[in-house]
Amino acid sequence: MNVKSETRHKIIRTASDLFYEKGYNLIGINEIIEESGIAKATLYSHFRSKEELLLAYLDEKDQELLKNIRAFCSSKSTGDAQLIAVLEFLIPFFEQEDFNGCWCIRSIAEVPRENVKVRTKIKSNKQAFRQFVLELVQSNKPELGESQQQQLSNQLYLLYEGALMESHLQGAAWPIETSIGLLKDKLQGK
Amino acid sequence: MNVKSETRHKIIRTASDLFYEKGYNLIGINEIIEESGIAKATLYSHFRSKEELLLAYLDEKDQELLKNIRAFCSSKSTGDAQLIAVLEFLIPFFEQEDFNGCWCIRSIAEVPRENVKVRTKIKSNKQAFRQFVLELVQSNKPELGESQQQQLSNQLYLLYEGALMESHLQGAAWPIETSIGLLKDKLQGK
Amino acid sequence: MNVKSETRHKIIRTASDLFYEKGYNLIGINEIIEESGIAKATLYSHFRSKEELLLAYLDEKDQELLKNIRAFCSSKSTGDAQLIAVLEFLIPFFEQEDFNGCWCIRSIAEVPRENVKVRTKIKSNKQAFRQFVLELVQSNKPELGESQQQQLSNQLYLLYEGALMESHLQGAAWPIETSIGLLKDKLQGK
Amino acid sequence: MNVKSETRHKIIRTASDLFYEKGYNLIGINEIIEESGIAKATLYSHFRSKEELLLAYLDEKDQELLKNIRAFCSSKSTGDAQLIAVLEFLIPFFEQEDFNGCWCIRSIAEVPRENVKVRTKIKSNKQAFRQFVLELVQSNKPELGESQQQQLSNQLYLLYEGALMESHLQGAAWPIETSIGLLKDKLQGK
DNA sequence: AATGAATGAGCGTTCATTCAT
DNA sequence: CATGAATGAACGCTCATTCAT
Repeated sequence: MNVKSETRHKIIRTASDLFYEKGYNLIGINEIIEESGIAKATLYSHFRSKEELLLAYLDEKDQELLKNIRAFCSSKSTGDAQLIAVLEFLIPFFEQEDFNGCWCIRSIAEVPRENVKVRTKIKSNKQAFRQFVLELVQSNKPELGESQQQQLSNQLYLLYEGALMESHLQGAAWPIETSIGLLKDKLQGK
Repeated sequence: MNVKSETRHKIIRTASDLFYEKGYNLIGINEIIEESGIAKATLYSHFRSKEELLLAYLDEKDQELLKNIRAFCSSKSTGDAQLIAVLEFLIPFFEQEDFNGCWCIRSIAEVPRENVKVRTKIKSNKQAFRQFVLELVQSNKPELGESQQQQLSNQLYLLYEGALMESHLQGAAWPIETSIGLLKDKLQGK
Repeated sequence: MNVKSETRHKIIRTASDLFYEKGYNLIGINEIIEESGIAKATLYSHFRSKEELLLAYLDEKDQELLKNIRAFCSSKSTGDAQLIAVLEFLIPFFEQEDFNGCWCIRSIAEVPRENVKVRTKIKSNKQAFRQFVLELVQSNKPELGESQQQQLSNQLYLLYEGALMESHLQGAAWPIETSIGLLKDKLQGK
Repeated sequence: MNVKSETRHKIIRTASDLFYEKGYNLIGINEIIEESGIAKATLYSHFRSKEELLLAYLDEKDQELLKNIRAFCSSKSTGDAQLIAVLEFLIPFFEQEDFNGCWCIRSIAEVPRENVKVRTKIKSNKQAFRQFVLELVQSNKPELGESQQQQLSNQLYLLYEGALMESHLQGAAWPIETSIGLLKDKLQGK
């Protein structure tokens, strides 16, 4: 990795941590450069604007998440266990010291409606996640019809999102457990 | 209602509309006073700070919501229908022209973690809503034990929150339908 | 004059002096507020942008100029003397300690071509000056036909502008004398 | 021409075009290197500072102008025609697509008074032009005394400068025609 | 009770220039 | 001889809040 990429990535990492911890609008460029130990103009030679940093942050976070949840689910035995794993994944996720909810949900509350770039980015991130869930359903529920797979996938996605958000809001793990309970009922009941 | 209260409420209404539409940090005091047609110092004679306005906005919104959803559920026949109504309520809610998701979720992303006042307010709002759901379950599912009532109530609350957030994020009603589907399965399956 | 207008005018005066002495792009907002002894936000409550200050400066300068040159020419006996006075006016003007050429010419070099507002302002200022010269010619040369008045007016304007600019560029009064000489030849030769 | 000079001249050409079109302060070093296709440090190995580029630009422009106007005037028959040619030269000059007035006048508005180097350069450019005009007068008006030659030369210079500036400011050719008219009157009237 | 002019701290961004390679 | 990543200082501008009236 060359010098430029290293600096660039250091900036993204710093910005990610700060944005995720404090929120996009509450973190100024000055805090980012101070934490990164770089000059302001250096930051702006790597990113055209603060908004571009936000996009990079959303990318970084989502790629890491997808990688981790894929690994987590793969480690479970195939079948219902892999579907339940999607929600179980949230338990260690929630327990991380720096857990602060969903970056997409939090970011979308911080940018104006007109900001198409950011909102498109967030939607495509969520779309990628839904695609992952759908494929997981297809792999583990091959016996279901396409429409039923789609429906189950949507339900699983919804339970994931609700559990993620509420565990953050309540500062407690019970929403994750509740989601898991609902899913298990669903899977066994049919 | 005296003059003071009238002015005060006009400010709250204006601020509520603007905060909900654009977001707390993206609306400045100037926009609020301009829209309200009052002087800056008048605003500060009614509210000590912008934060106090935020608290009033969260209060206003939640009181209205609780009133509406209570009325909506009461209009349904007792039993499962009233529980399902909690989620069905979201359909006209989502279809409102100015629908912009959950004010609590959006606001919590905009204030720093240290802001105890706002975060406490939001939690107590959500707590009140959970209490409403719990009481609705208790009324309509008297045959269940307390623990089962609590559990069902949590599930219903979770489905409500997930559907609300996701219908906003996706800009579509399907998450509401999916939630309703999940609930119906649950109610019938047992 | 109320408080607001006083502050406003103090800002314009300060900005005018600084812009005229150093140039628009070389003077920062910070220098203007420091010299004015006001806060930055105060300036921005009176002027939306630095560009608006530039427009006010161009206005201020031109109004003063027109007032002064009108008074100067009126003080001369009617006839050729009033026309020659247009150029003679430049002598004390040039000798002013803070003389720094034509603010319009200098400003137009400092704003991008796309800046329609400023360029329109400058053109309309110059147009007003040409109108003044034309009316002076009409008053003092009523025997000439309209077309000849127009032509003479253009020539006088051109000599004025050339003398003003070159006396500044050369740092000497000879261009003014040369212009006066040319005009006198012209007036006597016919 | 060796490699170094080639690069150097490419930079000057690019900078000249950009400075003349947009203005010295409105063009950044980055635009120059991007347009030139060279690296930033390469530019700084050829020119100590942006100011040195400005000096080279003023040089380049003036040398080209003197060469062109000399050729233009030489092409006319000797006598008054060559003097009038000085002003007639402005017509095709004005009509050039990239015409943007006098680089000296525009540049002097962009550098601080203290900048002796640039101001000296501009004055010496203008002095060289005045010398050219004087020699043209001496060649074509040998019958005049030295003082009268000097005076006529100054008048011609003034008309040239006024016409150049005003044709730019007004975006019209009439100031050139007016100048020519004044000059012809002058030459014929005596 | 209500005003609106004034504030200080901070914002995101750009600049000409330098230095290690 | 040429590079491009990095810099510190300054830019124009906005914010929530206060104070004299």
